[in-house]
Amino acid sequence: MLQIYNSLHNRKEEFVPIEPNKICLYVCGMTVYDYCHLGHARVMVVFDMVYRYLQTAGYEVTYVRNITDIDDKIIKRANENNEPFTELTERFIAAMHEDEAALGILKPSVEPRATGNIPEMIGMISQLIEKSYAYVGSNNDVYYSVAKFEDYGKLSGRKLEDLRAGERIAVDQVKKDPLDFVLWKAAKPEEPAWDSPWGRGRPGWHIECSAMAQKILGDRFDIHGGGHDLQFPHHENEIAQSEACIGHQTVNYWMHNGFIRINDEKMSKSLNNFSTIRQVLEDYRPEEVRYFILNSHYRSPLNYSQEPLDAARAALTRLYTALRGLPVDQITDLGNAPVDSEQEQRFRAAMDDDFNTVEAISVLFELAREINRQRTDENIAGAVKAAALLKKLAGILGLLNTDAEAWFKGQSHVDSDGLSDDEIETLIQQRTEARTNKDWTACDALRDELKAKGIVLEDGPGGTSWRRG
RNA sequence: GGCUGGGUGGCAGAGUGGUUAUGCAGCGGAUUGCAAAUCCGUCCACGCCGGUUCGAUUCCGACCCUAGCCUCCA
Repeated sequence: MLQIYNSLHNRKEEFVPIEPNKICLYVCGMTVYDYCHLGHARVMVVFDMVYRYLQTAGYEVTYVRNITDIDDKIIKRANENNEPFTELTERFIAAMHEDEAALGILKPSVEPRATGNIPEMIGMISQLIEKSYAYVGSNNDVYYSVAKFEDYGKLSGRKLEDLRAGERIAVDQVKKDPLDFVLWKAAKPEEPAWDSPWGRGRPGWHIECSAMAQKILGDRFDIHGGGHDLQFPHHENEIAQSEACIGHQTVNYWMHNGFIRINDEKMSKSLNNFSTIRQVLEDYRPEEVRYFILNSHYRSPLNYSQEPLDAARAALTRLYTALRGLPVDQITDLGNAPVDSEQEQRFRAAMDDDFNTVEAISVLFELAREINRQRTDENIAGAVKAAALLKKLAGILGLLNTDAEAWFKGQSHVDSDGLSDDEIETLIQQRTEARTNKDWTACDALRDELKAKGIVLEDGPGGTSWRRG
């Protein structure tokens, strides 16, 4: 039985889909004015994991992740670059797709763009005005009247008076209430704009998600996710908009993933420590980043530094070592995995418990040990069986998708002085001859030479294998 | 100030009212020409003070420390 921590009630709740065996999932995607950073990577990986797991749990999942391709930051950046905003957004959407592909993120079912759904947004704003939840300001901006929505604050656990007590809200003469937020922004000359009943302008950020979610998923859907910081005000405002417009609760479960810190500091512009996905991928392999993210609970804060990434590499090396040398076609044939095994049950129980990937991963290591044991006992059939299960379960997390041999021989961040596979094989061949002659001095010299270039040798009963470590 | 979380062994990081997390690192053993890898065994733990309990790291309360949000932010 799947349990999900619902941010709406701050507790784990049994998950009951609206329609049996079907799940509609909406996740707030990124605003495309720059390269994706590690925080985006976490959202991508976490909800990719959720998407994959729900599918293997037997659900038909419609996964919507939007792209915000019009907003103030985009306009500002496009102006700085002196280019049309669409050129800017197209470039970073392409970059985002590259990053996703690198990290092994499955494509969402639908990836709507804000600019492709302006009529729906205008329609929703019109309804909100009709129902008196919104008003047109003297500057032709349209605002949502927060005080009109009784439940305002229910997601973030805030009361209006508490929010008003905060001194950080800018005073604005046009708004009736400083907490009111913009639904439609009148365009200044030269700004990208769309026609609307209130003049030319563009939608506010919050209405984008409300409108796109309703358009694609309907008046009520199962899960809405996003980064923790979006809980307030973004998701709070979405609730205010959607529920005021539709007239009832629209989202059953809210999921928020925790933040990533960099060397124990908040990622921020002022600290200039924004690590983009592509920067990180210069030093680490995508699967290492994925493991790093999945090896802590999605709601916990996660600190990015060298050690946990190195640990991720070591952990994956252990898992791949278990798979190495086993017949690839047999272990990738999931039909060889035992059905309804005790390990799979524990794996799924962990995942059912609010996506406890960390505990699920521990099952992976138990399987690795099992494989190694069987292999020591020369029970290859048993090892294959366990390996097929390991592949299957790891696959649910999007891990161990590489062929083991390719993993070990692939480039790592350690500079291997550019030795080619053939050069390495040749040196190993020389060493094997020395070994046969029991010329241990020559033997060890060759091994040391390779080690200095980042190549680790392992002598086994079937000969010498190597890896770039 | 308001609202959420969190404090676990050398590090990372789960979890549990009484019994093994897991990975890396350490120690002992097996294996190996020596290593590496692997297997077996093993050390190291639950912020502080009270309470509930036969028994609490796990539940409750206070305290200390810490993170996030309250402004754009994944």
